[in-house]
Amino acid sequence: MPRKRVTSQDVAELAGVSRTTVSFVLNNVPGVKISEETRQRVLKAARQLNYYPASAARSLASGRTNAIGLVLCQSPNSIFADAVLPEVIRGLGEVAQERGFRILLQSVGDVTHQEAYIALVREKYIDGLIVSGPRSDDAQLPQLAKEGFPIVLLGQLNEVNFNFVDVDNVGAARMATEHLITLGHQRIGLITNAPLQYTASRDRLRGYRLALEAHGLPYDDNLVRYGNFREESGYEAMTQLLALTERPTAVFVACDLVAFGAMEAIKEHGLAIPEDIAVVGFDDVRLANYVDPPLTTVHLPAYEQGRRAADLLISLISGEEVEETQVLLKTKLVIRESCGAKLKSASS
Amino acid sequence: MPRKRVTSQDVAELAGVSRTTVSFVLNNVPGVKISEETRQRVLKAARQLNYYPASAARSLASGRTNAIGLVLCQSPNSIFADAVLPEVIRGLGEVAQERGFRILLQSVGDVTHQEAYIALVREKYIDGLIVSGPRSDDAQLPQLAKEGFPIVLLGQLNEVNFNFVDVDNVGAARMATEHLITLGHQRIGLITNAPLQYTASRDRLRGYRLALEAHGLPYDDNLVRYGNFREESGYEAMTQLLALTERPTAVFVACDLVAFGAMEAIKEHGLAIPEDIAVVGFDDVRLANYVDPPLTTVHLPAYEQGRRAADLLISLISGEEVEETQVLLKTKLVIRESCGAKLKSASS
DNA sequence: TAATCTTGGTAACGCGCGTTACTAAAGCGA
DNA sequence: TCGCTTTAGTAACGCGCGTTACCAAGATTA
Repeated sequence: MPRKRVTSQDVAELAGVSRTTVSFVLNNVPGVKISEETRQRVLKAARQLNYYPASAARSLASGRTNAIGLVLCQSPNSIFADAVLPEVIRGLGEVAQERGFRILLQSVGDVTHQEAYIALVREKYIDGLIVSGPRSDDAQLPQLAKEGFPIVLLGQLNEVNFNFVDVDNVGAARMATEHLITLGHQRIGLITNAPLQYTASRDRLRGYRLALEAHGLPYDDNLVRYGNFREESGYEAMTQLLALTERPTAVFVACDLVAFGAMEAIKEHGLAIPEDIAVVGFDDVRLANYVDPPLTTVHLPAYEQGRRAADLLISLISGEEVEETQVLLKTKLVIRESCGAKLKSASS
Repeated sequence: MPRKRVTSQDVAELAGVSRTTVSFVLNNVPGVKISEETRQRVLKAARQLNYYPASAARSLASGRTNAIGLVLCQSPNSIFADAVLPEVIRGLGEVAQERGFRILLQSVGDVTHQEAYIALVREKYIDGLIVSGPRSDDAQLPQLAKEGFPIVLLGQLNEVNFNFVDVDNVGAARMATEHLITLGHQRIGLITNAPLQYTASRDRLRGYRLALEAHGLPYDDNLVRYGNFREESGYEAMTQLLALTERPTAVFVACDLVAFGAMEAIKEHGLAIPEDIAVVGFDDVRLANYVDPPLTTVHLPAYEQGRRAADLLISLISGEEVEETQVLLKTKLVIRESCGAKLKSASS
């Protein structure tokens, strides 16, 4: 406990003005006239005393916290989270800093522990919420939204009319599948990233079906299996697909990690990728480039997602007019070797 | 704006007591006598009104924020961060929640942007700091430590006597190298994870040397190259090692991602892993298990690191007596196929 | 019975700031 | 000169809570 905290009162005294004036100057309050001279005097005094306003006092008085909550709902095992999260955070962090906001982190391991992030709101720690991996069985979220609390989802939820910034899963899955079709495949398997409770999973399935339809290919239930985020699920699903009497010549695996499991199964069966079975993944995990063969996959704009989400949320908090409150981000197909495109182009 | 915020005053009125009593009850203030009856009355009233204390008012009055800052200093490209961060956050988050603390996230992309996290402290957003990837050219950190502000590093810094929770890099590198020695290798290359400015890098080099010394093997400067976090650096470093007239029969690459680059170089040279060159990595990135061949590597206890760091910091904040303020966590060698151990045991 | 403790509680101050309502002085036209 | 606007600034309230100092009434002791 060295010396006492420097308060705006101290600054006021040093500058020879009232505390009110200090507040006006430091906050650049519009519509208040302060002579350039005193303004400089105040600024100088503040600098000289190394003054920092106390956040608690500030938010108590103003009713705003200048902080947003980032709630992580994904299960601890989701590789997707691992791959994307740091980038999302980077984007979020940048925008938050630019616009003068703090980020409060709350991981909700157990879904029953939702209480935790609700307290964040009720105790007025934050002005708005960004929810990553929202669950549809979360009853609190719609409630908050109904109260008018600013919320932006990283992902989607069809219950209420939520604001969100999400990846265009349908489009991405369609693009990936069509890529395989273009390469001449007719029997294309699908292994989802997760069970169909997850909207992302549903959407990718839909993209897959749309691609088939668009090209006049039949949809075959037998060719569709459900992954579970983890590699093992991919291994198992692929093993089942390989056991079919008429096995697919290509698979679209809607999650890189699951795809790695699938690739292992294929190799263990003595089949070659992409010669015997072509594989396309989803997520563009950093290491998709380092498996054998390098995985063709859908790249997710995680960094931009973070930026957009923060920007949208802060605009909502600030009461700005926002035109687009539901954002779908375009993805990019990164073509490597597992799909066989390079083979094709070389031989053709 | 529905109804007004519920304050402790409201609770007091409903319970028919004073606000002071409400505060005493809800905070469980020790050494204050409250009859069981009124205590229940207060609790019931609070529940009934769905009362949540306002964090700002609370911290303004108490001088504590019950929040800790998590500062991320790593460069955006560090795969290490990608791999480890989510786990660290999970550990941090759990302990923070258990002990009633919030986590404020601050990514410091640019090192010159240090100002950002300093403000976090000065503006009294947080009671303590956890710094991931601390830089030795950060002048602010020692300053804060000198002022007695509670800080825990995820990593190490030799300047000041910082508290830290880190991985035992020396021991881990030694273990990895000795594993290769045990397998019969005499010429073992080293590719570091990063330039030697990084303490982690220095420590791993030291572990490597200790292992050699302990087994009477000479240290050869030619066998040591410096990685740079990224895969390309591994590719390049390995290419150089392969160009040596007497090339190594094994390499210890002190970072998985760099190791992937190295493996690519080896394969491109038409050499087999581990038959021609054995490889051991570091970090146990999730996908180390999915490259070809699966990479033997050092597993980092990221989750535990997060937990320990949070626990230590909160103890410091709370003024508890802490016995161990500098923690080195033991690592584990995960033996897969790139080191050749399984080959050996099969043939022997 | 008077003096002393204990029990169970309260009044009131202050944390540091934003903000509203007000004012004194200066400028300005008639 | 007087009244009116503009300029530059201030006094004072309240945000919601923790906490200290104090107090009344019953229980206990001398």
